Amino acid sequence: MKQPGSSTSERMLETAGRLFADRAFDSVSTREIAAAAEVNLSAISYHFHNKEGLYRAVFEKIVRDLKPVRVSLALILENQLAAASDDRNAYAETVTLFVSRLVDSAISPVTRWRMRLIKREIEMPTDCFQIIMEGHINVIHDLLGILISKISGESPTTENVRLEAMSILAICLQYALNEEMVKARMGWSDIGPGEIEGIKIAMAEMVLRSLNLGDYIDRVRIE
Amino acid sequence: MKQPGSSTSERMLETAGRLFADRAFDSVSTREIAAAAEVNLSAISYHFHNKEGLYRAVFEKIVRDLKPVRVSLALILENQLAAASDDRNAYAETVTLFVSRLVDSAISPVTRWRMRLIKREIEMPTDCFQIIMEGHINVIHDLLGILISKISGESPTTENVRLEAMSILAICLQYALNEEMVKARMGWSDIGPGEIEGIKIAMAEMVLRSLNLGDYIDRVRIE
DNA sequence: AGACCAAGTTCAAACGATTGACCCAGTAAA
DNA sequence: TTTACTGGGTCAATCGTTTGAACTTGGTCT
Repeated sequence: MKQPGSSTSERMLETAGRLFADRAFDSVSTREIAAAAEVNLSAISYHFHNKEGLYRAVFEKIVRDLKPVRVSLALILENQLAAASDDRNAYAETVTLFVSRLVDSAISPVTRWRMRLIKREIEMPTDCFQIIMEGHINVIHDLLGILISKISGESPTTENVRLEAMSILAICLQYALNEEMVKARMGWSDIGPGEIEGIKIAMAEMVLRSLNLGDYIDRVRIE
Repeated sequence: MKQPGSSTSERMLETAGRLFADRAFDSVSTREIAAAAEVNLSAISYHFHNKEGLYRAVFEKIVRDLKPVRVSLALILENQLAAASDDRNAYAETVTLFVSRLVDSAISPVTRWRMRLIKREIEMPTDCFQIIMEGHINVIHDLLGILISKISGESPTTENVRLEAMSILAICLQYALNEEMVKARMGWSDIGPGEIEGIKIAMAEMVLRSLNLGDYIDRVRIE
């Protein structure tokens, strides 16, 4: 049934996004999108010119939708920089919070299909790769790079810092993106709130140790 | 031109595998596969019954092809267990070797397209998910779990050990699987031998620190 | 040795179904 | 009148699969 508050194009973007997240571009037909969005087939060419145009519009909307995630992560850093400047215990808290927020942002039901779509674009890039890279990924990577450079003392442009940032992101986001494998390996039937809590703690500890902040693990709580 | 030594079905499996690794199942047409493998279109239904049958056969072959990887990683562990049993310096060496071999196994030109195909099946599972899970992934995850449990003292069946094993694999394999993003973030035009060397060192150090073996980093060389 | 045959394999051609795109007349609200 | 659609239809292109004939091969019979 149609969502009453949403316009036709918004409904199309949402529905098409979910379908594209589940299956590949070519596997989703325009007729299926139109039917699922309860929209006429012609609406695609009317609003987005093309199937490709619709696909691109989905990504542009994703970048807009994920702005709260970018802002939220930026604020964590900002607060840290404003507070105790070189306290390693404070760094540990910042890292813990950052990791917790990252896991949440990937695994939350609101953002999950968007993250899967982004992941697909990273693995099999199309024209939309640049959109998502410039609009979202670079921002988050840079933020994490700044945090790491503060802790390690290296410049954020260092090759090492960039590699570590990518690695931390990889382990924080893997649970949302490799859902079926995680469930198979962990023997979980679903990744619910309880499992997410466990993931957060394990990841925060692992990241802290990898940043030489392992001594501060017990002093930090995940709220 | 046709490879002289390879049979029709072997050529089809190799060619189809590469095509499926590049693009989604539905995006690769049977005609394209046949043309690329220099094989008649009907050869697909003759040898594999179906397009799906060909896809499945590709995965069964991948599991067979990757046996050397599994054996190689198992040998590293076996040698460790045979040698000094509780020497943390030896553990650090084992971990370093294990990580180095993991990175190699993912990024080597021989295995790269196979890894990408596996990754796709993990993200968007089909009937072949089980094949690759039981035939390859479970083996490697279990091996890494054993190594971690030796080092940490926890049981290999612990939730924590399994989560750490998944994370270590995620960061070791990300470079091969997110090639375009890595190049974009690192400013590399290609991931060559020099870059791989840097990745190996950074990853080994990171994994060592995350396993509380950070003190042994400088004593370990990557050969 | 030469004729023969059946199984295994490859071939060109065609099948029905589905695809994305396009078109245009009609409608309802602003 | 303009904007935002709906509904129905057509189009060429491409899809996975099937068909039946042709070719290749190895063994058997005369």
